[in-house]
Amino acid sequence: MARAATTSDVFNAVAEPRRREVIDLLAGGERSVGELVSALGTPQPQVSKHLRVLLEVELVSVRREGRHRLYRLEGQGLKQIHDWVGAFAPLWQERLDALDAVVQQLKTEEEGVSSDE
Amino acid sequence: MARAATTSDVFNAVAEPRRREVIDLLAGGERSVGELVSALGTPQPQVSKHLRVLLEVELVSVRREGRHRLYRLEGQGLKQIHDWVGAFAPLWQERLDALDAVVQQLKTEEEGVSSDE
DNA sequence: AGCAAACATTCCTATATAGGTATATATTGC
DNA sequence: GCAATATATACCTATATAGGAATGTTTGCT
Repeated sequence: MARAATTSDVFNAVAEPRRREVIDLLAGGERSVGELVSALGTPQPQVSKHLRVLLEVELVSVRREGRHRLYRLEGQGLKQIHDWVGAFAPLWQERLDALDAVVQQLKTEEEGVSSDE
Repeated sequence: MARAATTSDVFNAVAEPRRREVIDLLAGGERSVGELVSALGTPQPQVSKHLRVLLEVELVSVRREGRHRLYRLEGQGLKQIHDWVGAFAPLWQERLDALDAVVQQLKTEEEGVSSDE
């Protein structure tokens, strides 16, 4: 089998860089497809297709406003990712702490020796 | 073009459910391929291939221990995802707050009226 | 009704997998 | 060196896209 469908889950949906860009843009508020197209510099059909995927995993919602379609970011879907990845926070935190320790160590050594620059 | 390579970035790497499972297992500490294979119930070659992908995006590291290869989770790579998705936290937070407000509202109404139910 | 604007959808193509199966490589013990 | 264990890699196949181009479809205006 090939990779799982992008519409299967949120992780897959945001795996595509262009879609993350769309999400970034929508973070600023509702946007019409046309606005997204100009902002992204991507052909309109592609943008529409990415929006469709985001819509299917419910990362965005739409409403009509005259001839325009205003897409809106629905952040809750991202919470799932945040929760999963957040569980591992202690791991990189640990690393950062370890780095701090090393830096401190170097600093102390430097003060003590201060031989070569 | 098809989808971007899974080895291109961390987002793509974790888009695959099985790889997230591997990461979950490695959260418990170093594991050999064999241990992962039994835990996942997935054929060994597949597991090795998933590990290769995770290795290329540096989400894991390996060291040899006799005939075994012990894989270790390198959490820092996940920080990237956490940071990106974390920027949208206010959005679902907002929603939760809104929900709270609605619940409060209903509660108040219920107390005030207490007609049906 | 007729036309244009704003999007969505369809069709086609190239490609990157994910899984399955078989095989290669490395390490340990005898 | 040889067999066995533990992993990695190679090869093959089916499939889900992502992008490009063309065409539908809905809405607003006159």
